Order: sequence, then structure tokens, then C-alpha cells
Amino acid sequence: MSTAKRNTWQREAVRKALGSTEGFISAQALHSSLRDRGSSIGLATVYRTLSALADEGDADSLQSPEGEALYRACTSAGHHHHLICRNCGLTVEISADEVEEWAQGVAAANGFTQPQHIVDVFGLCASCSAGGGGAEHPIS
Amino acid sequence: MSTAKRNTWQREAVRKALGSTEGFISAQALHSSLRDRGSSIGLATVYRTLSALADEGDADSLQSPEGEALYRACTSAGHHHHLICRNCGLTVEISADEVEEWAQGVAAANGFTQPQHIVDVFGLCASCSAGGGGAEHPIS
DNA sequence: ACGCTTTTGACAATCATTATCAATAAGGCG
DNA sequence: CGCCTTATTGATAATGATTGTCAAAAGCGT
Repeated sequence: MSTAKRNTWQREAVRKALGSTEGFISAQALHSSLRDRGSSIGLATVYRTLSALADEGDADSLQSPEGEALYRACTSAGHHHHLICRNCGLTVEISADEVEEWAQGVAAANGFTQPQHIVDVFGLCASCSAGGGGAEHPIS
Repeated sequence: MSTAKRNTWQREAVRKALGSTEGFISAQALHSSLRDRGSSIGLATVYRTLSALADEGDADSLQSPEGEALYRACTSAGHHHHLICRNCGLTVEISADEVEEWAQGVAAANGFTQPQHIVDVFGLCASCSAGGGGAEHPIS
């Protein structure tokens, strides 16, 4: 085939790094993480690979409130959501049965089918709240 | 008061332009639109005003998949979410008191403060469902 | 009308992301 | 096994949206 896809260690590195990451991570952060671990992978490659993974369906992506694209390894298994500290990046997995039902219900009530939902909560974790970063202004 | 808010024609222009716009529009597009109509308003002012309107609850904003911030005149006061057809772009405002409470609760339970949440539901609206395009690939 | 402050607006700065393009390396084939 | 074709990489420039800067230009109370 002309559209051959080659196996490179970079692609594997991104896939592995994404897989071993809890919750969502930005392309920039993933690149930094890889660099910190000694990888000499380039930033552009991380972007390209993440985008490719998302296209292939091996990763999910969403936009953070700040407008960054966040990626997550696609675990076709359990569906769950995340509570993410927007200061230190701490991520907590949360289950959301109520929200699942609500999403289905509200979609159906408006005649929508094939509902997918993006439900993620960003905030400041206990440490960061205490740490005195209080100069923030509530956004919403 | 030192923090007085003044009435300027620019603010009114943005408010009016936003109000007479169907659906969501980007800050850049709104600025172009105003300029086309002869207004000499500055781009930075449009950004500032839209951001202010969003803060005051007179407009709501969401991130387009391309990462742009989109704004729309807020018809229902207060905080709410969106149900978006991923085929035709139809957007329905939805209220989500249950989800609000849930988000607050789960954040608090984990020691998080200043919770913001992203709760948006994508799907196919009634027309598009009927239209029979189902060749989509489910993301989640 | 005056003066104090907010607000504006042109432009620079910043941030994430994408395009560019020469150099590299993967994989097939002889 | 080594060569050749070509997908892929990666440093950097380019892009595009958004925010910061700051002098100049209005508001609003007096």
C-alpha cells in the first residue's frame, strides 16, 4: 500500500506515556514528561502522534477551560470522569452514574440520539487551595 | 465606588451585535461583523467586553472543537450547559441542577475548591437522526 | 465645566498548535 | 546484507487566537 504506516519508537513512546497517565494530559505536558524521562522526542512529533491516535480512535480529546487540548488514552472499558486540579494537575477518577442517566435523559428529551457527553470537573485540590493561591477569580 | 462601571457605546454595540446573532460566534467574527457595519471598535475591546459579559452572566461561552472561544447572548439567566448536534450544529440550552449539585459535591468530597465543570452533551438531533447519516464513529 | 478614573485601542507579547523542509530511518527487495 | 524509496522526525518559523501594555480619550460625579 502507498499509505504504509511505519513503526517508530516515538509512536510507541507516546502511546505508552499516554497509557500510563492518569486522566487527561496536554500535548505540552506529555512532551515535557517524555523529555524529563530522557526521551529526545520532538514537540511536533508529540502533537502529530496524539492527533493521529485521536483520529484512529485510540485516544480521546477534550478542550480544557483554558483552551488547551487534552488527551487521554482511550480505555474502551470503563467509562468514568475526572476531577482535575488546574494548579498541580492532580487527577482523581470519579464515577458518575447520575450524570450518565441525566445525559441520556436530556438528550432523549430533546430528540437527540447517539449521545456522548463531556463531563469533567476542574478545580483546586486541597493542597493547592490551602497553599494560598487564592488570588484567583472564580470564572463561572 | 471605585469599581464603577461606565456605559460606553462600545459595550452596547457588542451587546446588541451578540443579541442579534443566531447561535454562537467567535470574538474575531463579532469584531469583523461590527467593523463591516461601520463601527470603529477595537479588537481588544471586543474580547474584553465579551469576557465581561460572560462573567456577568449575560453571555455564555464554549470552546469550539478548533479551540476558539465562542460566545452567545445568554437567553436564560444563570449557569447552564449545552446539547449540541455534532452534525448540523444545532445548540440547545439545558439546565442541569442535578449536575451542578453533583459537581459541587464530588469536588468538595475530594477537597477541591473553586470547582468549574465542563458538561456538554453531543449527539445527533432529531432531524439529523432521521436523515439517516449514521456512519459516525463513537468516540467514547 | 473640571478632574479623577475607567475604558479604549493600536500594538506587542504570549501561548498553543501547525506548517515547513532538510535529514533520518523503516521496510521491502534484490 | 546493503540499497533505495519514502514515511517520519524534529528544529524552527509561521500562524492564529487571546491577553497585556500604556498613552490617549471618553464617562460620571461634583
